[in-house]
Amino acid sequence: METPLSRKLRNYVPLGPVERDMLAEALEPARMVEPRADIVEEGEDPRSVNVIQSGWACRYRQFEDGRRQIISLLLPGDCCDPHIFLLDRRDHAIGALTPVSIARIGATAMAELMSRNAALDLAFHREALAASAIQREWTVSLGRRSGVERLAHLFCELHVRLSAVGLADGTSCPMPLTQPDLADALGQTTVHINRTLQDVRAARLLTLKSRRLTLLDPDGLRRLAKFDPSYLHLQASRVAPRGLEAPGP
Amino acid sequence: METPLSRKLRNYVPLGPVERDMLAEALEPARMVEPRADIVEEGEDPRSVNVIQSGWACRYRQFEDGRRQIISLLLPGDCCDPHIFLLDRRDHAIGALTPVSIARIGATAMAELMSRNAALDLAFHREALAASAIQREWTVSLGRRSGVERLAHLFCELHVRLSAVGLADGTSCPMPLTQPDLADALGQTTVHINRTLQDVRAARLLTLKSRRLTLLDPDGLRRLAKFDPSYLHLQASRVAPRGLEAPGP
DNA sequence: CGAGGCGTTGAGCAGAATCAACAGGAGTGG
DNA sequence: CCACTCCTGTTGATTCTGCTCAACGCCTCG
Repeated sequence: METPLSRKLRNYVPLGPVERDMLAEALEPARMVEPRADIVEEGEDPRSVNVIQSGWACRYRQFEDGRRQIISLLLPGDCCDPHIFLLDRRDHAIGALTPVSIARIGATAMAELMSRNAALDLAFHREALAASAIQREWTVSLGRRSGVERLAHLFCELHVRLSAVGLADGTSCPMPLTQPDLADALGQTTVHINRTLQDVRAARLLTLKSRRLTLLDPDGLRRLAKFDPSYLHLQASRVAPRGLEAPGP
Repeated sequence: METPLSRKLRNYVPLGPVERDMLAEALEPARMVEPRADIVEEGEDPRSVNVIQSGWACRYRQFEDGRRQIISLLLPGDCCDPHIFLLDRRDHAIGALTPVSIARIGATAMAELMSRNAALDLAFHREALAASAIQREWTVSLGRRSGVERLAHLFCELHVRLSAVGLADGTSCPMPLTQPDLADALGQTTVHINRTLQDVRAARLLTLKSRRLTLLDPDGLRRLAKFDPSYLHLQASRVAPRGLEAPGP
């Protein structure tokens, strides 16, 4: 059975029906989480893995004074390891941004998957590498990219990541993030995000309405963002670094 | 034999002389790297690991227009995996900030270490978890901490990390970073770093001279930075969250 | 002795925050 | 069904944090 997870892992390693079935069997039935609710609960086995089947979530950190920073965005096919609880205190939380459907791979099932199938083992390792590459890229964005560049870069990243799980077509994808969400992800205020959005819209680079993002000028947007998809380690971006995705059927 | 690496890993898992010796044997003889030179070379086996024996290095990303962002700082005992080369293009480089002594653990030695000794396996896994926790914390700093807070937080982090490898005493530690380095790590300009430094000095929180940092008011600094050492997952910070380090002998 | 990197200072500017207000839409309860 | 509330998106005015440009002293090192 094809799930967002297997779909994504196939970008790192070719997976046959055998591997896909092993994955599907390991996944426990999904549960739903409401927007704004936290996903990972204290006391979970830290070696198990939560996989997003649908919906968007985020790792975030909230200060007492109200400031919030979104540390990373979790899309369908992404894993949120509850490693957070490996030791004493959790340093961040994972929350749903939209209604989210979560499936779990238990600790033992996960261990068996990795030990019994080399391809899956490799795929999960590359997945983890890609996740840290994304985190590093966020560091670069927050540190050295300007407001417009940051916004443009995030949209480029999300479009490619969604493409990798079949949730985007050539130039558009869902964009459930509100402006407050974008602000907390990009380290700015909603007011400023709003104005930056108006700028990129005025530059005819993209449209964003009814929770859908359309790239009007993908190359222009990438140039502006200094976006180089190779850090995502996806097959698609290696095969065709220019025209990112083949047009949908 | 005790190395910065074994010293650090002991913070995650108790290691006996057996494990320490296994580690020491796996380490190939060290090589020196000059400041400003890059450490990891193209073509290295991505599964091997470079361990810093002495000196400071950093992951960084440089744009064509000159902007540089330091993505993370690597201290003695830290591992810099050349995973960077797992796929096509490298997304960042690793460079020496001071003279650096590097030892390598070959790919096969590393694999044997992990498979033959459960404690070491666990220790390396926790090390990796701690590294990503640090990366997340940098995301939070760059996104939502003000100039002073960022600077204060970085100093707190570095002091604790250096303590974990025995390179700091109760209130002071080496600080080879120049103001341009600090600027590139914290996403600001050297001019502004300079002024922020003057502020924290004026507030009698710390002194910084001849490449040495002294925390005059550690608690005040931590409060200012909203620094909670638990994310570093170090034993010391769990045992004594208040008075971070026991005074040296 | 010259060169280059580092640290420091000043003046002026700009990107982003803050404060405030309001319109539109979705959901809720009377 | 309507009034109400809350959240999102938008705009304006003002403030401030941090950047740019520029200059200079200092130190190290060749």
